[in-house]
Amino acid sequence: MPGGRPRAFDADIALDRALEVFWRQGYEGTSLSDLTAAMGVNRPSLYAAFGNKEELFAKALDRYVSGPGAFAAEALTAPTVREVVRRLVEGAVELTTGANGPGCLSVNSVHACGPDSAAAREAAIACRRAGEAALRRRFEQAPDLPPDCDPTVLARLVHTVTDGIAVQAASGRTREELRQVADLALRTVLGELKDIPEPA
Amino acid sequence: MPGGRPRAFDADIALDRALEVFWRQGYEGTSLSDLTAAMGVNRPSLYAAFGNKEELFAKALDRYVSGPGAFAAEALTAPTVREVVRRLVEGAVELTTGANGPGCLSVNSVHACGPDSAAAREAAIACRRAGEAALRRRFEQAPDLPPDCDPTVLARLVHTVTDGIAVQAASGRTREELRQVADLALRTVLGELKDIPEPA
DNA sequence: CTAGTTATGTATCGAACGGTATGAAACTAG
DNA sequence: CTAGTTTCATACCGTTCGATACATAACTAG
Repeated sequence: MPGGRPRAFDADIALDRALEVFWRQGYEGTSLSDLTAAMGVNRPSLYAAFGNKEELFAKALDRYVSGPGAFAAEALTAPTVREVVRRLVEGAVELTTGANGPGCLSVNSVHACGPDSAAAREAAIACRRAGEAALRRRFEQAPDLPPDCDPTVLARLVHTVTDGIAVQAASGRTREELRQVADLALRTVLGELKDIPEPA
Repeated sequence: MPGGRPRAFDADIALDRALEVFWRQGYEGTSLSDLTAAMGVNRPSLYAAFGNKEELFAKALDRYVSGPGAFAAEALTAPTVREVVRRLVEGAVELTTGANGPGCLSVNSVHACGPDSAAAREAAIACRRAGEAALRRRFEQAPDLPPDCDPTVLARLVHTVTDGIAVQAASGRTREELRQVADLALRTVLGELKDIPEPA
């Protein structure tokens, strides 16, 4: 009995287009007309496939985390704390100065603080907290941390630096400029760790 | 021949109210109705006194820099590089976790990246570049920098850390949590400077 | 007093907002 | 073929957006 008229668009591709628009223009700065134009999907089809603007944003954010932002989860598998941090900071530079950018979708969306953007902002905050918690757990079980270094605070500091890189990228800093910043950050932030040998 | 009906509101107080709203809700998230309600000013009076929404924002941003953000300029007068950085980072924590916040108006506004927010975003970027340039000049004429430390890159790194603090505050981190982050940042970022004595 | 000037309050402008009703089109099952 | 189901395309919903026209009120200069 089922069947029905087939879709005239690929939902995954359309979601990627929506992600690009949200990334470039922010949640509040993106209208449904912007989305339908970029996705090549009519308005009722968009609502049927993705719910509403809030739900579409949440799905785009998921895709962001598992796509362009996947380096962050992968960085946690590095063997040493130093390497984890290096991959995160350098990955943040590459991500936020890439072709889609500039900036980071989740950092952007934290600043969608208007009255109609609460859901989007909280989705971004939740996604950020999850990432930071994963980093903290990675540090907690690391044998190569100095005993006086609180893994929770270190995770927050690393996250703070990558957040700052995203802001700098959104402000127009180039990839080369931010690579210099990342290098200096790694030399200094990791200064306290540099004499800790890699674990067995 | 002049004269005319006197104002029923204080323009400076109204501008402070506008600043509060922009700070809390962002440029894109703030409507003229929000502004007139908070400022206690009718719409035509607002336009007569402040131009339009973009110009009002620019004036609010100026007031932000010379008011709540004045600590940043004052920090540059500290006698040592270490103290300059310490005041900037700790000041960023206090500013972005204050009663008006959370967050930083200029960092927020960089992420107003919709099509109708170009003027506001560029005003924020210009204000950020000016601040960073002042910090760079402060470092360039500092005798207490290691010779291998580029003052331009150090200024960008410090700015990156304060930006990150603002993002963290906007994400809900408390003042106490961010003070811990600031402490760790100062111990690590300034680790390379710690053996440099204060200048004569 | 009157003339001139500026601000105020109301009521609205056209455009764009997020979201939908409606009916035709395109498919599958029988 | 027909019946049932799903999507598509158009046109539209009420609301809100930033920005103004207009008439009145409150002041100063003469």
